Amino acid sequence: MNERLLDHIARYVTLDLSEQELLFNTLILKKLSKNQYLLKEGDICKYDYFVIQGGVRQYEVDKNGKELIIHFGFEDWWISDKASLWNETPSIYNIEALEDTSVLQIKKEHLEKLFSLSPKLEHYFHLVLQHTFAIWQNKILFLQKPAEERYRLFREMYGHIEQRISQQYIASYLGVTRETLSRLRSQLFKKAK
Amino acid sequence: MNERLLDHIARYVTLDLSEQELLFNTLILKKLSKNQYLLKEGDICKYDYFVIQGGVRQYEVDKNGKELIIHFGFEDWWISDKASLWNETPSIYNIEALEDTSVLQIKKEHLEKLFSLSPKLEHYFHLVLQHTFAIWQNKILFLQKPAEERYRLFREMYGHIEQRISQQYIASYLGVTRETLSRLRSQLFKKAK
DNA sequence: TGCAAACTGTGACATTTATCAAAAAAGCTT
DNA sequence: AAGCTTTTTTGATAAATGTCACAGTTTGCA
Repeated sequence: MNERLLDHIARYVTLDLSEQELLFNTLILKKLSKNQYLLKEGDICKYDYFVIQGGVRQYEVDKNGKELIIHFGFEDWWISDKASLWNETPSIYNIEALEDTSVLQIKKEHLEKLFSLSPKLEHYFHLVLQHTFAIWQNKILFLQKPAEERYRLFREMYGHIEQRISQQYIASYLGVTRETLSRLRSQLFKKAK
Repeated sequence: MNERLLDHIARYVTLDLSEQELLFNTLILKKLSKNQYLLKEGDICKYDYFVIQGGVRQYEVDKNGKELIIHFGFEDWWISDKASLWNETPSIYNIEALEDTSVLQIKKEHLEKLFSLSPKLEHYFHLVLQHTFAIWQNKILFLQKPAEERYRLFREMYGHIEQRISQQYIASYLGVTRETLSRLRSQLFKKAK
């Protein structure tokens, strides 16, 4: 069950057994069924979550009631509202399961304690954040491209999970309406023939 | 001259004198005049830069030759192409001085060595990255809002440096043309009266 | 298996933003 | 201060995307 996280860590650092124990003593397995929430708008995000199985979406509801998805989290992703977690401020985001999902959760305070006890563990989380940051840096560029290109790029990066996400959510992630995405798709598939 | 960085570090961690030395032995002061480059597209980014004075812009040139600014860096910001720096891949970005600018540069290898020697220094860089990440997370949301709101939000966050940046660059950062920004401004100021 | 609910596709039209061209304003340099 | 360069503004028009309404499709559940 924790294999998945151990494998992920092993990509970045090599932990002693004592460090593995330290970490796994603080982790709690949490199971969500589809449409359950990990985080609701207004709450302070207290945990960082590692997705073992399943997937979630992170979205804001804007003042017109429209949902804006800023991120998906599937297997092997750490997910949380980093701003809320680190600054202990109420979150503007919701994190909701797209399917039945299992995550490992770790409390912020435990995380900080781990960092002070094990530089290697902090190094792991630092490296993961670097990696995530590089991806988000790209996403900022991505959002400035025309809609068709955004969809193409999305498929390049996330083609393997595209079928697990409904189109309306993909549209929201791309920053277009579902109607626009639907039209983009029919154009694209017409061309492809 | 290094006061600025020491103050910045002191906001996050308390370094020993030996750690201060360790760090400052690896830093090099670099002066740029307006329009000089810190990084050019195609190069591998080898340094992380801390802006002591002045400001820079980080932008991509897209396949139509249009410049897309993804970020500004002014005093007290660490700037670099994180993706290129960490993965050692050619950068797609240019980083150019907006005015005469002084930065402290640190080589990637030195940074890594510092991390292995001083967990506290790694903790500082980790915290700075967390802080930056939280801001970029917001920017993803920001780019999905209508142009007028983007400009308002920009002024809320960066009002204090707005006058140091030409409008065409602000427009590019907002993801609109300069003509559109010009029209947004005239509307906004008309209303304000 | 069948029916309701949720999701997706399509058409007509509205709105936002881009593009192109040119004038006006601001900034630099001598 | 005059003249050159760069930036900003303005107008006319085009392109991209959104909105609303509704029909077709899929999905899940009783």
